[in-house]
Amino acid sequence: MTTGPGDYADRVLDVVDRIPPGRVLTYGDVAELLGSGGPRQVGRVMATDGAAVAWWRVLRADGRHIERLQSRALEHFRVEGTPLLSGPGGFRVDLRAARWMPPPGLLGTW
DNA sequence: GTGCTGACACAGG
DNA sequence: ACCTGTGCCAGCA
Repeated sequence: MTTGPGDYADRVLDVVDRIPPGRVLTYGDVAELLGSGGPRQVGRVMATDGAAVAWWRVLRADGRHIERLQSRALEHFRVEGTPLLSGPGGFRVDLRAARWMPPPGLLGTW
């Protein structure tokens, strides 16, 4: 089928949309889930269209966002009860506990 | 066409 | 925990 340029962004947003509250994925996870593109591509999509979805549920591999978004993400995490770890630079998401394991077969529908 | 930039990841020091 | 360099790929000037 026609794989238009806009499809990638749509698929990224679609995945992000499925992340349950209190759970998270890294940019790399999303890219691997899609089977195409890479962390930077996912990041680019989020920077452009992230406002339309729960952007805070997609974070860097170290469990943090870029400094500019940290404070805003924290509010969401507190509300959703996302597992957090306190650290020197502030906080970071406990990826070991919060990383979302997508149910097998979920991607088969595409 | 060329080069810089970016909501990244990973290895080194 | 910090900073730096390298690999990655797409968008933009």
